[in-house]
Amino acid sequence: MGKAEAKTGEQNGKSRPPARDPAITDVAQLAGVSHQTVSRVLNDHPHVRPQTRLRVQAAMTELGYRPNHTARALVTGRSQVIGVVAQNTTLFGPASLLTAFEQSASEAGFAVAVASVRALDRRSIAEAVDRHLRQRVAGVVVIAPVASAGEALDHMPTDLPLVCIDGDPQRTNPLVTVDQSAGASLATQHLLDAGHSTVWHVSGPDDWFDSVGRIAGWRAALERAGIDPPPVLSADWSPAAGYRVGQLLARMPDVTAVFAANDHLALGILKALREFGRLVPQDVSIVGFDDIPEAAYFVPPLTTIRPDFDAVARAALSVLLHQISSGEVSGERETIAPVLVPRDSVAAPRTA
Amino acid sequence: MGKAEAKTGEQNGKSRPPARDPAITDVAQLAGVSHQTVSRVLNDHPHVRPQTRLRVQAAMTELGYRPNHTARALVTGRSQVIGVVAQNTTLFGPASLLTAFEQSASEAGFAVAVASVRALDRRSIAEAVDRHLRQRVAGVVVIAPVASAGEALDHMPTDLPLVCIDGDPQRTNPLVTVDQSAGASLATQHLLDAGHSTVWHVSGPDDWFDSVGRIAGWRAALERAGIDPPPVLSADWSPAAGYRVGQLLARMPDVTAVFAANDHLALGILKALREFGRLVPQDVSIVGFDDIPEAAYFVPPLTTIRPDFDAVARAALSVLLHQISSGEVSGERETIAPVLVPRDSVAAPRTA
DNA sequence: TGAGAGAGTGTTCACGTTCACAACTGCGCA
DNA sequence: TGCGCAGTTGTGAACGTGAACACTCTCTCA
Repeated sequence: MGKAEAKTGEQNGKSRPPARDPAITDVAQLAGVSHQTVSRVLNDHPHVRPQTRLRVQAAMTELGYRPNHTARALVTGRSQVIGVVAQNTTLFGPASLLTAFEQSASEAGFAVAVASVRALDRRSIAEAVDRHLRQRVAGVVVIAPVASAGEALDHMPTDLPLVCIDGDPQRTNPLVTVDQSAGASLATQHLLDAGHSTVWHVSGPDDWFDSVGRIAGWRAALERAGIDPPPVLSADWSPAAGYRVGQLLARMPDVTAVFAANDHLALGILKALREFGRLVPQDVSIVGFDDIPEAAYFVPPLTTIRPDFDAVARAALSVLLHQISSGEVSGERETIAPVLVPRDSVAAPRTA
Repeated sequence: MGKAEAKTGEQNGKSRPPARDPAITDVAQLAGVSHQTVSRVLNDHPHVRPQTRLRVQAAMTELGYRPNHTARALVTGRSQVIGVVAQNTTLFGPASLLTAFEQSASEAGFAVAVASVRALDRRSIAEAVDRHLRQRVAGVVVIAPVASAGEALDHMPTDLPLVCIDGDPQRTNPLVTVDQSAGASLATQHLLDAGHSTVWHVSGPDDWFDSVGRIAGWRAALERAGIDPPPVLSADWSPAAGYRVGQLLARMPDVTAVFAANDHLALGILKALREFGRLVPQDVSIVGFDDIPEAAYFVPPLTTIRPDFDAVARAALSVLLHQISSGEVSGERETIAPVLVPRDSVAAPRTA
């Protein structure tokens, strides 16, 4: 402990009043080597004698040395930080994504900086990315589920490693996304398989790609079965919106099967149906999307589609790391297939 | 656009092969001033002629200059980044906290780096803080709801600005927390006011301060009413645990009022009660804690306690910023009072 | 014996910024 | 006229690290 102090001042009268964090040079001095040798030990370079390495490591622990990533980033030009831009990380999906991404990133030796934006308009996104760029992040992940967010990406530096999650499938940016369409087809087909003659869909906001993809998958499944899709009921992602739409659905006696674009909507729909005396699944079957932790405890437990957020996060990181290390910004894209989780909200219609 | 290119190479033959980000010196050269003057413009120093300032600003936009916070951090010693250490940001509470904190921080000009840890043991926390320290963050927020996390803080550098959220009330660290005890009292009193002769409590994990605080508040409310508290039923925070405990509660006919330590537990309990044919609120009244977005759509809509996560986040930031600017690590602490949200899960007992 | 290779180490510079200080300007006043 | 002061600008160093390069050994092989 006190040895560090003792060492100070042996060189000259240059006192060191504000106790600085120990730097590589302090370690070097204590170990009796040059700072470059310490640097080599830090970066696991070969060509350092084991004995020297040990002496340096001992000096590091004695001083409580902590590498200064700031300085390293300055000289190498790139930091070991990945910037994430996201909107509402309060929801289960984005929150899971963020956590999973952070886990993977930290295992790969990267720190994660978050910039949440209030709205996903072009300006907000651009500003958030700019904040990251000032910190000289090594790459950026944009969780960009709406079209306006995509536009912002047109004006990004072209050499910036970048991945979108849930972004515009039409764009050329590297993209990792849950296969919305496949999930929706799975849900719809599951209801058809139960014997329903058609399936209604309550969708999320129109400008979300998630919504668009789920609508497409639902429609495709119906058309494959030769069924003319009923009109889409659009809503936002909230239980309240589901409740409102549910009040409509409950009044239509020929509605026996509903695919809700997420579990929150399904929750609201369930409430509306219950209040109208329509039983689930006896009168109406429902499938949701997301598999939030509460879904198994809904009344009845909700059959739903479970996206693998972990896999999405891992894929996004791997695409990004590849860009960072190779230096070339590819147009790679990856799609993660979700899975059906059957529970108790689906049954055969009364009059099959 | 092209002007920047044209400018290049006028000095000497030193070609600039890898197109660097423009630096302060490039701006200076273009504006015909010294780099120091550009720095002054950046930092809003007085004593710059308005005309000069304009010329510099014009040069900045022309080059698309972006300040390098990395370099700035190196020379000033501290970055404009705040590190957050958290465990499971998938849950509604922590996720809300994190988002709210990020919003406030970015308004104050700070970026936020997240390090999530798998477990809240001493080692994991210390390691996460260390990662932040390597990035030379200006301060650290630890969301440390369990005792083992607190211990890690004993070995932190003493001059590090630090705030705990939901940490150990016994410790001297600066702490911002929801008033767990007051919330629990509110819930318990609400049930007593409805006419119940006692209130049972399903608690969270024993090592969480949240659990401890809520137990204390519940117990205090009962004792104020001269009631001997029934045994605590402990669980974790999941609906599954609530369901398990609910199966016990459902079998006890004299249980008419339950305060669940969070909404997820309440959800599981509701399911168990329903399966045993005990009606809520007619047979059993329930109050939860957290007010998750789903709570209003439970069956029945859940009466619960709403903590103000925004206020917690703002308070934590303000405590931290105060430490950062003043340079002294204070023992400040702040407690945010939660609020009761009455819905339909509470009624008078059948035999009042 | 000498050349060459390669391990092990040190020296110097650069990264982009801020800070301390010096220097220049123009003005008011004696 | 000269002095001092305040406003405005520039110069040089420093922050902690990694890269490029140079140097000293030791060993191998012709």
